[in-house]
Formats: sequence, C-alpha cells, structure tokens
Amino acid sequence: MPTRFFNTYSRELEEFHPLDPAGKRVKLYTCGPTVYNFAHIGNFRAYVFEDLLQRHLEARGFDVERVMNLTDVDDKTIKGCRQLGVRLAEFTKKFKDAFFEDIGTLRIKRAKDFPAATDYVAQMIEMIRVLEKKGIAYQAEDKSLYFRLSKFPEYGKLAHLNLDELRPGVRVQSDEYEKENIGDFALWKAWDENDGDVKWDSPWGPGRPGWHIECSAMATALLGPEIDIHCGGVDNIFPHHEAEIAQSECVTGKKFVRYWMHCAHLMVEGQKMSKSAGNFYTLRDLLEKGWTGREIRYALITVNYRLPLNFTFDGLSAARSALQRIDEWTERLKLHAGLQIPISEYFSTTLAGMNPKEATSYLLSKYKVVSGSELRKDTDGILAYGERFFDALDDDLNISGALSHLFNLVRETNRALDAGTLTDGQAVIALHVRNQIDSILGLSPDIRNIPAAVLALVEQRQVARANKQWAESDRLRDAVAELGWVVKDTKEGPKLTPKD
RNA sequence: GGCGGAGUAGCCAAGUGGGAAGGCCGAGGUCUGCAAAACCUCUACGAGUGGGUUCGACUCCCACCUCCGCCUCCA
Repeated sequence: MPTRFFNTYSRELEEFHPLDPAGKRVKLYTCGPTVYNFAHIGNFRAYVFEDLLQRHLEARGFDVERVMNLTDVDDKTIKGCRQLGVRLAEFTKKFKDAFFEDIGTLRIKRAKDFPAATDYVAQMIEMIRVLEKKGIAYQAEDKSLYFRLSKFPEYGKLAHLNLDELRPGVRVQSDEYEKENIGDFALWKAWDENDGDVKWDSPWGPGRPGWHIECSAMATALLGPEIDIHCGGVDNIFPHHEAEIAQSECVTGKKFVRYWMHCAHLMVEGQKMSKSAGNFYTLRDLLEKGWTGREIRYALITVNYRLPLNFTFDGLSAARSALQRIDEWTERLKLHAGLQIPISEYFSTTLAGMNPKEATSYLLSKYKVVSGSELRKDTDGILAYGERFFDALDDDLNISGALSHLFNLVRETNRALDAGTLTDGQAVIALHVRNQIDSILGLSPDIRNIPAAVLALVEQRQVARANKQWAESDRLRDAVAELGWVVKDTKEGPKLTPKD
C-alpha cells in the first residue's frame, strides 16, 4: 500500500513520493516554537504529529531530514526581554532550553537541525535583496521592506483565499498605512525605539527581519530550494505559509513545497484553550499535576491530526489505563518468552537496522525459542497485526485504525496466554511486533533497573508463598511497596512494576 | 460576508453502498491465599434533523440545525 497524505494545497489525499530520485531522502520542514514562553500543549500537539509523521516515514524506509526552526526574534520575544531588562539572547535561551527539555519529555525525536532565526539574518537579508532587485520587495516610507503581492498572483492558493474578496480584518495594524497594498507583508522591519538594542544592520538601515522570511531563508539554506513536506498548525496556512511560498518561489524560481500538511487545533474540555478561560496548560503544568510525558504524548497522538483534538483529563486518564494495559501485556510476554532483560536492551541498536524477517531470525538464533519452520507457521498471524498497524498509518496517519490493530494483538495474545496456547516463539514475535509499533508510538515506560534489595525481598516472598506463610508474604509485599515497587503474582511468576 | 472542517454509545474515536473497529469508564463472571492484572460476556436494532437516489444508505445527493477554524505575523 502506498503511503498517502492529505495535501493542504490540493485538498486531496496524494500518494507520497519524495523528490529524491532514489526515493529515499525526505526533506521535512516543520514550523517550530516562538521562544518567548513555555510551549503549551496545543503547540505540542503539532510537534507530536510531526514526530509521528517522521517516525512513520522512517519505518517505511525513508531517510528523513527534518528541520525545525526556533523563532527567537519577533514582537513577543522583544517585548519579553525588554520587560525583564535582559538581552534578547538571554531571554530566549531560557525558553529554548525549556523547549528541548519538553520535547524530550514527550519523546519527540530531535530534528536534524533547529536553526534559530537570529543565526540566519544574513541569509534573510540576502533573500530580501534578491526580491528587491526583482522589483518584488519595496521600501516604504517607514523604511520597512514589504513584499509586493501584486507580483505574485499565486498568493492565496494554499489557503484557497481569493484576495479580491478579502475583508480587511480587525487586526490590520493602523501603522502600516505606508504599504502599497493592504495585504503586502513585512520582509524587514525598520528599527524603532520599542526594539531597544534589538537590531541588525542591513542595506536598508537598522532593523529586524519579518516573521515569514525566516522560514524561507532557513528552509532554503538547510534543505535547499525544494522541500518535500512542510508542516505546521492550520493557523499557519494563512498568511505565514502563503508568505513563505511567495518569498521562496520568487527567489528560487522553484516549487517550494510539494506536500503541505497541517494539523488541526486542540481544544481543552471542549473549549478553546485560553488563559482567560483558565484552561491553558503548558506541558509543565500537566507534569506538576502528576501526568507523565508518555501519557500526555499518548493523549496527543491518538487523535488523527486533521481533526480537532479535545484534550481532557478524562482523556489523560484513559491514556494512563491504556498504557498500563500495554505495559502489563509486554511484561507478560517477556516473562513468557523467558527474556529477563529490559526490553530496551534486547531490541536495541542491533535490531533497529533489521527488517522484520532479519530481526525475527536474529531473535530465534539468540534465544533459541523454537525451530524456524515451526515458528513461521504459528507467527504469521501475529506479524500480520504489525503489518496492519503500519498499513493504517500509510493512510494519512490513521492512528485510530492503527491502534485498533495493536489492541487486537494485545487481546489475542493475552487470550492465548490465559489458555496456555501461546508458544515461546509467538511471545517473542509478539514482542517484536510490539517493539516495531513502539518505534512509532514511543510509549514504553521509562526503564528502571530493579534494585537488588527489591529482588531479594521478592525472592523471600516467593519462599514464603510456597510455604503458605501469607502474613509474611503480605509483609514482604508491603516492604517492596515501600521501596517504590508493586509486586503482582501472575501465572508467569511475580511481576514488578514501579509505583508511579 | 468568503473559504474550510466536523457532528457515530457515558467519554474518546475508526472503517465501510449490504455484518457499526478499537480505547476508556461501567456491570456480571473466570482465575487468584489475598491483592492486582489478565481473560470471557454484556453495553449504539442505530449514526445531528428532514428529504431523495438505490433492491439496500451511517456511507452517495439535497436542504436545514449545531459546533469549530481561518479571513494579514496564534501550533
């Protein structure tokens, strides 16, 4: 099944093929945060969606080159640093650091580059110079440079807006009367006293870049004039992405982006998230309430990116239950397969580069679970669940459909475990499928080594239980609990999970 | 006013012109020293409303209702 994505530009599902003649490299540009504050969960919905996209493309064998920008100069960052009386770089550093910490918490894979706007001012100036030479950029009375929209009739095609019918919005700045056309957007903003010491020299005098030009400059500098996929929130479609197209294509003469993908907004408890409504949450707010990164990730990732996501505490709670169920299932399989080492270890680097068949035979040789031919026969069904999971994601990242296959696998194998009909080989293969799926979902619990003291207590408890010394057994369970672990007796033996 | 998205069980949410996935919650049961987990069974005779096309519509068409987004620097 070919991978298909919904392209905002065409408003249709399109088969995905990268520009790379070898069909392998994918150039992905994703709009990143403006580092004037801690990012909120709405922001992270977009980043988690982009992470899912990247991981799925990688699972399908693509080599994804992703760039995510950091907007570290704009009205809000300038305002923020001026209020605190610190330098811009100092102000934004705090939020850049927080951002990286947050994406780590949410297990979002690092992009290849995280270019900061302030490091690419020279490239932006160069682009603006080219536009000026072509008669597309002009300097207005206020010394700022604007993009002459009349030179780019394509403007509005991504958003499907007819410019002639545009009703002037309430947010049109009254101080932009110098522009030739109300829609012309700023490429370069001339310095004024509100900018303090935030300014760069340019052929047009001191100032700072407009917002849109940074993405055009950084995308072009790092990925070249033609990008395969460009992502962002729907609110970026207009005007930001339109402006990017206009700037980039006027400079390079090439089609800037081949597939545009935008995620819908997030609501909180059915309401638009806003500080005034009291339902505005940063990632840190949720962590403080006791939710974990993977729970939040799950809640954000499990609704198709094109649908508005209603983020609720019920939803987080459901995420927690679902994850615990997957954890229990994983542990059960591990015990059954006789693999006593952490899952991260036995499915680590060696297996990462293997296709399913290679990985399967590796596992078989390593753990000698059953003979090969016997295994093939009774594991095809299990492997099929994994295939269906990825096939679902091929359909515009249909995560709901994909998850249904995971949970069907969970139920099927649990049932077989209960019935005593699951073979060691099937358990290993189920683990393998689980791990392939997790390479997309990134939902494994944090690996914690079981302290020797806990293990010793559990062993003592097993002895007590064998002798039917129930009081002693319960005492030992409490002792284990005091060390932060929960012990559960299963058919497969005692199972330890960290107490959250 | 223009453009676009969405209405499926208590909540979240898929696929599909002919048997309405899956998750969470809930009820009953099996297992278990206890606990927990797991498993089994049950939980929408109906898909915002009203029409139409069709042998047959949740799915296609029309109208209406409701919600949401964008319309010049919010993911």
